[in-house]
Amino acid sequence: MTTIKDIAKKAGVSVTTVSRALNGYSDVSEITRKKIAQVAKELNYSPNSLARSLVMKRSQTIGLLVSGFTKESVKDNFMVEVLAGVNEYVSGSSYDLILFNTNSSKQREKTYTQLCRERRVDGVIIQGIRTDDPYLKEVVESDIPCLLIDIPLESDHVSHVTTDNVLGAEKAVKHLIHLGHEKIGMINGHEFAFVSRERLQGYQKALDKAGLAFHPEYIADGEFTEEKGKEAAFQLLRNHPEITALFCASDLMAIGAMSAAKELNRQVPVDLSIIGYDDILLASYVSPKLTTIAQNKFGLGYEAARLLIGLLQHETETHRLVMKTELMERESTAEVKK
Amino acid sequence: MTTIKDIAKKAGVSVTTVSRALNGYSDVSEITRKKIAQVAKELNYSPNSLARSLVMKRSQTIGLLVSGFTKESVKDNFMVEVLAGVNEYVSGSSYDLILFNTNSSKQREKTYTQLCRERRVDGVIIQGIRTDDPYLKEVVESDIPCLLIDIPLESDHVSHVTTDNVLGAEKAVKHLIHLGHEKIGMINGHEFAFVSRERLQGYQKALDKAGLAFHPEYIADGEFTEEKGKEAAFQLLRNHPEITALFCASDLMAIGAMSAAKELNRQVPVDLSIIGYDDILLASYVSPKLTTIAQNKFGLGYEAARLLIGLLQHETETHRLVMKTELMERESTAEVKK
DNA sequence: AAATATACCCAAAACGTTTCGGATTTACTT
DNA sequence: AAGTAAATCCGAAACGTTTTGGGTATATTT
Repeated sequence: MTTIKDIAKKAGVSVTTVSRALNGYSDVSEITRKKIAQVAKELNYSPNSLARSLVMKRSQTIGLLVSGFTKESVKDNFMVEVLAGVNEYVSGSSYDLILFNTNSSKQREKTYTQLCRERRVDGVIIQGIRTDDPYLKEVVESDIPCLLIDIPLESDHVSHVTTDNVLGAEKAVKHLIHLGHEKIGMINGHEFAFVSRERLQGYQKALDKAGLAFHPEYIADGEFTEEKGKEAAFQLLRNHPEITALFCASDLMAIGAMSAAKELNRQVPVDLSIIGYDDILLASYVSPKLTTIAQNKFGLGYEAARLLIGLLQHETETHRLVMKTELMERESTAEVKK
Repeated sequence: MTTIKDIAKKAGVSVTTVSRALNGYSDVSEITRKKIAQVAKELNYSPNSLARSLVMKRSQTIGLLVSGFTKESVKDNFMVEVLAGVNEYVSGSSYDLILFNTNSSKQREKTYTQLCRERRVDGVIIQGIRTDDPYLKEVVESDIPCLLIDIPLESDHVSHVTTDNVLGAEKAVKHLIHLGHEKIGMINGHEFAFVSRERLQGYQKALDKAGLAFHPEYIADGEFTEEKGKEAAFQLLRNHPEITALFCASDLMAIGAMSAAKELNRQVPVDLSIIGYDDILLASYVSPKLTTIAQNKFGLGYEAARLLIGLLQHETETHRLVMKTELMERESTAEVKK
């Protein structure tokens, strides 16, 4: 593997000059620059980024921490789309992406900070972390520039991008109310997700504004999974048959709720309206097609990468970005039966 | 950021000893080892992998080259599942994954080998590359250990994992023949995909064995996309209305074909049988549910990582792995109408 | 003609590790 | 008591870059 020294020797100059020539500094004459470039090509040189990073103290890599990127998570393409967005922006930059796998076994033996500091990543993007994850505390305490997706923390070195979950949930519930629904259940994620808290707020807000009573017993947690969402729907619909509409905090849970409804012989949307959240791919393919609150998942990732890299290069100062949501009216919601 | 030197100073030993102590060498006494470990913890030390890699000439990273990981590719979760498999195995190893983005613009300015050599990856996994991609030639010519997914090349430093595409396609077509179909069209990918060539062979083989004539005009390319698959189906069904069944080389194209059929008022499966390939998530969600040849995409990625890492660590010598496929009989195929 | 500016170049230190080839002490053999 | 073995330790070189703080000509100004 050829080095800068080999080039220096063959071109008859010092390594300093080679380095400066290849990096486009001005204090090297045009003819030696040409010469060096030619020799470099002849020897099929490629720089050793490790050596460079070592001395420059910047690795030009950003770490990507996705928790739970497993066989099962493929169904929920939320994470995948975010990843695609991150990838898209990063690929246009001078950075590369390093994927950190934080399966639970590894987590115990290596902390978040260790992971990042060993690899000397310049910054890190974190997605899908729970608020009770030990890593989260570390983030705030460490000094590694960090961008959180869907966790609204902010400090000198931590920023975030998210969507307006309160408003999004409000839109969803408002839609149901417009259709005449008054007994509206909610299937939420879990208490350790910021988005769950916010979507709950939106739900309450919409009820409030419409002058409808808030029934805590109309709410059940579905852990963001299809299975648990189905169970939650079962529970809600059996204990409170008067419910005519369900607002689910994720599409996957909404799809679970749809199967529950089917098994309970409640036809969607005539006997029961269901609205989801996320607008995952499956939402347009299940039958009936799922009405949902769409978030720009790709954009979320894209903007996350953009924000972080902007900060790393001191080109920007923003630490926070909130994106819009959009109601996608499909076939799983309808006017309440009189 | 604390270094090995800081530890040495504080513990009153040489850097050599610190290094050897932390790496578990035997020629350091138990008491100094304890001492060093304690000091390391006090100073919150984490090793600099860049420095280590530089001297050891191994970076403990493997590169992942996925071409076309974009907004659109999310629908086709083939790649995503493979990625999940790779990720799963790698996360259990001591390696980390670095994602190389080869969008076309970057490709021109940086070659495949440069990408890998700059980052000094120990090996690389390549997925979704076309046979006419300039990168592919580079792989063979370079000396970087490389694992190809679905491209059956083999040499000193290149290995591959794939599925038995000939047999898989044969199974699909045989299934159609068993249902009584004789005029069977095929929507293939494109000529620059090994899998397309192999699936075509399987198609011909099945026809041969059944004593059915091979009609080249019953074949059209759909580029592996839903759009082009739909177009190909249109063309085939309009020009050859006698066709009663379609074998598609990917589920996405099969889904495209289903919409074409709908628009042409040919009801699946009674008027037209359609069988896909891959068994992507959507296959079970479209209506009617798609009969298809399932491949273990997650396993493909998992085994790819395993094979490569095994080779890197000289624990294995295998350069080739072929996985099985399975016929998933669903609702898009039926007996031919008499 | 002297002083100054400009253009071009370089030696050496630094980044944080690992490892080679001993060196020193202590314990064990003969 | 001398020699050998084992147990611990260490100095210095190496990995391949970038950068600092100059140096030496040549050209330009005064």
